[in-house]
Amino acid sequence: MTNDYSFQDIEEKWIKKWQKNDVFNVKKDQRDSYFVNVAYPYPSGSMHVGHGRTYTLPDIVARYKRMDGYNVLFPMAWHVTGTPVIGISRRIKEEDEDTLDIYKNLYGVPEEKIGDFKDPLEIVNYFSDEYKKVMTRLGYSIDWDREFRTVDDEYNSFIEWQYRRLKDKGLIKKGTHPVKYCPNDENALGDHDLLEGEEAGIEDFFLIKFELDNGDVLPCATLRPETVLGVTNLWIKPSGQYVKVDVGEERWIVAKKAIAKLREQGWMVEEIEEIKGEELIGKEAETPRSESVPILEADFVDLDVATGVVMSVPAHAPYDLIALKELETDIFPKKVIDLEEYGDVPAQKMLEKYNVSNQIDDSLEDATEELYNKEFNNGFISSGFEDYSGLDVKSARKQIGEDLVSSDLAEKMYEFDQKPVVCRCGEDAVVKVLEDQWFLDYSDRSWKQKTHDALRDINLIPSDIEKDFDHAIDWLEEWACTRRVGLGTNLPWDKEWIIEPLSDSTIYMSYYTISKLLKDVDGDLKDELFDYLFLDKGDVSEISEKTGIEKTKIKEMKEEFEYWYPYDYRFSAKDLIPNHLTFQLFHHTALFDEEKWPQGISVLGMGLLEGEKMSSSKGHVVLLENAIEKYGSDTVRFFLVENAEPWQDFDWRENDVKSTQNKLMHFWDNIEKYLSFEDFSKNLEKIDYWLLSRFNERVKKTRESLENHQTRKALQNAFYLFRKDLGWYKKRTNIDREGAKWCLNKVSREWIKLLAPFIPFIAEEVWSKIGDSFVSEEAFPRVESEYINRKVEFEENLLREVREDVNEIINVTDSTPEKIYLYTSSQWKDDLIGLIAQEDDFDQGKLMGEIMKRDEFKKRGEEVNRILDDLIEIVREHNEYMEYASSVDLGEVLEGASDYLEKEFDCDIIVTNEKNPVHDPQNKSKNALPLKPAIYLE
RNA sequence: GCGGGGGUUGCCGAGCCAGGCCAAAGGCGCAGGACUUAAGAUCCUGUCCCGUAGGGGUCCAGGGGUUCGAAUCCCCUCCCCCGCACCA
Repeated sequence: MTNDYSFQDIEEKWIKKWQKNDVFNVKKDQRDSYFVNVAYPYPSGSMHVGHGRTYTLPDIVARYKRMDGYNVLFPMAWHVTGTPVIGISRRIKEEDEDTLDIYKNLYGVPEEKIGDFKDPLEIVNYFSDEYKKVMTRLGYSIDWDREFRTVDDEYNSFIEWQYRRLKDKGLIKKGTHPVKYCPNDENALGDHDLLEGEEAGIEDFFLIKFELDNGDVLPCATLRPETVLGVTNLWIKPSGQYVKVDVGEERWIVAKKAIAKLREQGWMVEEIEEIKGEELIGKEAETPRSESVPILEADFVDLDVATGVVMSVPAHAPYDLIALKELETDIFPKKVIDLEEYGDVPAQKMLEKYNVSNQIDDSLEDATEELYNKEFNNGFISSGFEDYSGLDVKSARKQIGEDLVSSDLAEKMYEFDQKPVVCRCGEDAVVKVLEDQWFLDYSDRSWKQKTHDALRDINLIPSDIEKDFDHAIDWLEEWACTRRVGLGTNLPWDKEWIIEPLSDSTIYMSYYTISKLLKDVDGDLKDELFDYLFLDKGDVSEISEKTGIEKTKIKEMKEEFEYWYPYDYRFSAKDLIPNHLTFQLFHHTALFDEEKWPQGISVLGMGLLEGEKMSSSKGHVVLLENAIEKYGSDTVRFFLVENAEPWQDFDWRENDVKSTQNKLMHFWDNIEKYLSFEDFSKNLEKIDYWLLSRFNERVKKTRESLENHQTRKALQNAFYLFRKDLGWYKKRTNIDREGAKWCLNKVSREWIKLLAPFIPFIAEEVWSKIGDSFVSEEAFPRVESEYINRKVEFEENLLREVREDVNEIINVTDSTPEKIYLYTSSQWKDDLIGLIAQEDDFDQGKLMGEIMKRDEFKKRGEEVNRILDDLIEIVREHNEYMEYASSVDLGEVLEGASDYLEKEFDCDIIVTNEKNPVHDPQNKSKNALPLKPAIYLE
């Protein structure tokens, strides 16, 4: 029994055998190639069950395709590029408690090893080893000979080549770019470097210049430049520390705190003198439209946001309106945006709606947000504003902003969209504008078009995501592709910069085709080599000369690339559609010929744990290693892919996993038993043909599902539904028969292969009892159409219905029958249903007319009328089988199953025809219908 | 606001594109039974409501429509999730 088996033992055993026989290490041969790949992991922590699913799905597809005759490549590598691991390493150095807790307690890193993590590469080494161990343990059919890391020299050469070629094509350009920055560390900050404000974004403020009569400039910060049309006054915090500064030719007045920000963003700022906010109150300032407005006091002004100088637009800003009211001025709001049903002072409407009566009311925030959104999306500029009147707010904002900037009446400044943003060192972060930032120019029109074109020919799973891709392609603009810090490849022509992670992971799938051969190459990986391999340019001899690599080696690499590429399917998480998955499309279209563009993309959903989102930082995860330890690899694999379709979110429920394990163990027992039924004669009965037919239907559905990566549906058919079929079969017949044993043996041989991609260890173990080969290399079951027998299936369905009917009667009457009489229908009724079955229109009147043309029915007119409804119902119910209706002899079917029925109901079964029933005290026999016998119990 | 995906029987989730075979697969949970010294596991039966004869009723977010017939097609409304934008 099950207890004799240990899944750990068979896992180790088969992993060794596969390795020894190089089952998954592949190279070009005569077979068709099939290249499956998945986003390479960033190994900075332990794998949880969610990761397990990401790699199990491609493995199942790889295993299926391998068994189906393809030469399948499934490679793996390590994405080490970027900053996360550097941050982790620093935090460990600083003995950050949370970090140490996760690494020691959750991930179980040994105490003595933790010290090594002060070197970021050590973290990567440690966890990539662990990943590899777990992946191997799960039976992934990976070709490990092709493994690499993105910090390897060869890979760096490959990335350098890629970037030089992109630059040649004019797809990389230079510009400025705002980043989070720590003035103390003098470093750009990634999310992992922040104590607070990881989620903070950066937004574009306009600094609109208002002039005092002495020529000093008050740069008012606003996100809504269009509202400058409705300014009634300025706000200054009276207690605030302001400062006069020289900025180029101009003298500005800004919050003291703004000086550092302005400097980081490229302004030359020279401090002249400090002033208090109250000194400015009461003065007049001139708007860019040469109107004069007063400077008033307001405590809500935040000196920490941009310049700390604010303009007031009371008609459209609830804050401004309420502040003016509290000051009891006679300033009247000036409307600039028309918004339906909001009247002359939309802000007033919002104050009323939210019932706001003072400046410190919390709902002011909501009122502001609602009004801003409404105006932005539905508002139009009011009349009386020259060129701008009638514009929708979206366009007006853009237009007015540009106009102000181009006439030097405003400048642009960046600021965080939330505060605080704090560096791990404790210093407040600021926005720094990086000069000389390099961008991938995804806004390039023809590049976008080409990428859209590529998308048209890609198999997308699920197909709905095509729209998301189109959207992403259109939406992407310039992408800042380099960073100052982190691991990775330096930008070849500007070594100060490092190519960031999303930008160095775009065409590496092609690199897998040569990575193994490259390892034995000792030579200079010049661009010409990659040009030749990937772009088919240049001459082998010359390249061999130049690089010092043997010609045969180069040719071999070229052949491998041509053989495997393009890839057939790439798997990746759904949330990477807007960036990585779209980027890799862009880069393929930019660099490769059309015939090398991606063939398929399959996206994966997220993982839940007992219905809740998983989270490593909260400890709400199940580590993959622990799950394997507890349930075994087969169970984990099986559960991960049967729980939901790949693109849907799956839910790891301990209870269900347990139940899955039990089912598999039971399956294991049974199938070994069936496989031991060798050498029995093929002496088959009807029910055996039924089982063979069902099995082949299940094979058909399984194949179809797997082609579409519907692993859940595949397993429903390959496992759960066929199990049900077997259950019926075992109840229906005596399986100690010769024929039954032959049949079970025959089906089991195929069944184990059908499940081999999902549960490779059990499959190999069981298979080894009957064959010398690896089941992983056996042929995946094909549909044997000679065994598909619709008529037998139909007859079996009819029998089930009879059983259900009898059961229902027993339940309703609460009786225990000693005899069950089944009356089949008279010949004329059978003829009648045959006639009805030929019609495709079930209109009663028309049918009746048709029927009454025949004398045999006409003479029974009344009876025909009585049962016509039921007959139509029967025809409808069995629609897909009606072609067999006339050839089925229900009496024979029931007689043939009487052993079963007698056993099932523990009583005698008597089958007769309604024409001369043996015993019919209640005159039930007249209810007999074709395909549905009348029943009498006593 | 834009784009995408959804709301199904206690729960998870099929079905919907190609309307009738749908009271609606499968799993989980629950109930009863078999096995067992017992527990677990396994197996069987049941699991919307009514019903002492295989029947009837109600149902697939809500409302309306098309059709002989709608969970499935069309229109409207409400709600949820994801991405993005916008905004504070």
